[in-house]
Amino acid sequence: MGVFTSIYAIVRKIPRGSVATYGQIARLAGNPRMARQVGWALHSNPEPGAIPCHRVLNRNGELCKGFAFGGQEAQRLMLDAEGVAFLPDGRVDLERFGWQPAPDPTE
DNA sequence: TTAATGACCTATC
DNA sequence: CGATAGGCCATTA
Repeated sequence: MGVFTSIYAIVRKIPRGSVATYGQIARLAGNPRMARQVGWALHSNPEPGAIPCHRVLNRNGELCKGFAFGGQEAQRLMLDAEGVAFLPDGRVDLERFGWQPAPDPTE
């Protein structure tokens, strides 16, 4: 128990069809420098099915090198199945599919 | 307790 | 633009 709980809570809130970056989650977790622990938390003890790790990308919007589920390849299919399009660069368009947290209830 | 590591990020050469 | 080095913070041994 520790930062994981916060990270899990945030990652779990990522809506389908959207993706978030480690830095983004880290910032929401409380510390913008916690980006490493974010990815580490997912690698250490994730909850398959409850935590959409595949929606968590690095700052470039690309998948990490040593992903778990079976490789970035499987992940790319998962995101594509959710409606997330990939750029020819092999990255996700964070400008369009980037998760925007803290939506104003006034709107 | 200290030392080492890590699914990262940023700056510099 | 591509690669290398350093820094940050939490977890594990």
